[in-house]
Amino acid sequence: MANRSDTKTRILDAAEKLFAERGFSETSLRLITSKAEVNLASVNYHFGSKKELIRAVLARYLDVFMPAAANAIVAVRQENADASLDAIFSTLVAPLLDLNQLRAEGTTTFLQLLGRGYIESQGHLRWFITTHYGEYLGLFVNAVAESAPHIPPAEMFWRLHFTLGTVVFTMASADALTEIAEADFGEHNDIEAVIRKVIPYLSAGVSVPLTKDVI
Amino acid sequence: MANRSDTKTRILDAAEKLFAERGFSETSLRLITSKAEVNLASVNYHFGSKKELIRAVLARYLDVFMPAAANAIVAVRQENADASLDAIFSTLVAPLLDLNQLRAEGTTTFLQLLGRGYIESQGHLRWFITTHYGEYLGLFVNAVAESAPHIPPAEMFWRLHFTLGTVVFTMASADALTEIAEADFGEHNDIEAVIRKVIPYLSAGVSVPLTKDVI
DNA sequence: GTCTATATATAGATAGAC
DNA sequence: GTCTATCTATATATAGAC
Repeated sequence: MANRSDTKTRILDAAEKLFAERGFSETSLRLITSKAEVNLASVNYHFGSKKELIRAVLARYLDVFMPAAANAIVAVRQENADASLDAIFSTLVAPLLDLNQLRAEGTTTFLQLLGRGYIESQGHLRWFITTHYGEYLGLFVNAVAESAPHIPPAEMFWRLHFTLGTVVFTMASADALTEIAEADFGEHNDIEAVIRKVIPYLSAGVSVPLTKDVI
Repeated sequence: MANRSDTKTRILDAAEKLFAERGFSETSLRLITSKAEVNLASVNYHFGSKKELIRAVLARYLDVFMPAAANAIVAVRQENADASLDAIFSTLVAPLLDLNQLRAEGTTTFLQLLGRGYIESQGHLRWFITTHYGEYLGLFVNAVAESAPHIPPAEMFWRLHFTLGTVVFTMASADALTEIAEADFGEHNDIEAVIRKVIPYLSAGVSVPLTKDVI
């Protein structure tokens, strides 16, 4: 079978596409295996359960993205110890776009999966991400915190979650939003354009002075 | 049956609580009817289907909130034609908190439902909201646009959706986030505190100058 | 309007032959 | 490793007695 990848990969490829488009709980194993043209029982043979398939799909991206993002952040801060918030966020653009070389539509798929993962799961994906990739997340949080030293930690906690929400929701709805923008404003946006639009929004929100500081 | 509201209301009350906590597709009619202590078949008798029950739950809040929010915005703009973005967003706080008088935990429940509605549904709730409450939404969009006249319409479209994402995600996760903030920072936040934290973040993001305008 | 009983569909998971 | 067949659970929805 020359032109046919192995069953495990076929399942992962079909699953990630469907999960990104429709969400996890709206995607049945039957739908995945029929798109992948493999037998239904092979999912449980290769992955054990649907939950573990979901984690495997996410891990395939996170294992590539997280180290790349961490390296990029370390590099930019070595060059410039006072890198701006905008610079920190912008550092993530290249690692994100590199995912397109991993797989077609890799960037969009990854961000949508991440969005779905944080929104949908009743905790098991949040837990999976924070325990398996916690050091990378910590590195990122530190970089942001030090770029906005006037924001106290508790406030920063909230603002980073606001940021997570913005990104996650935008990416989960990215397809719909680009379609509307095209229809209503004649704008043509790919995923990079959307990412570049959201960065100034995020930086401004994260670094805005506390209300009580404003006179 | 003195101390027992009618079946329809009992279903709505149980459903809104469960939908807000767990999401729509993770909440079965069986769970709703058992919490409401009514018969399973009564849902279909009173509402026809689960989809229509979901819409009824949302409508009960939107019919109260939307006119109140619209009035508040009209009022603040009559007082001050150049109301700031922060003032526009802050105008919504009172109508939101008034929902607590409608029902216990009304504000939280409403915002979480709204979040779930935009995130989960494959379009039917977005459609329901925009067609039934479109004029109110338009009024709000206009008020924001005129408070940030330096932002062109296409960009404003994106930023308002970023804002929607921030709010919706934050509110859907509000319970988890307040718990973490309590454990990690000893902070005690009710829903009003969270709303007041998010407003400066949103205003800053929506009104930040376009990158190309910055020299 | 409310109930029991059930129709119907679809899900995840597994046993056992090949 | 891959298949067919099936188990088991759970879902929405409805028919029909009361």
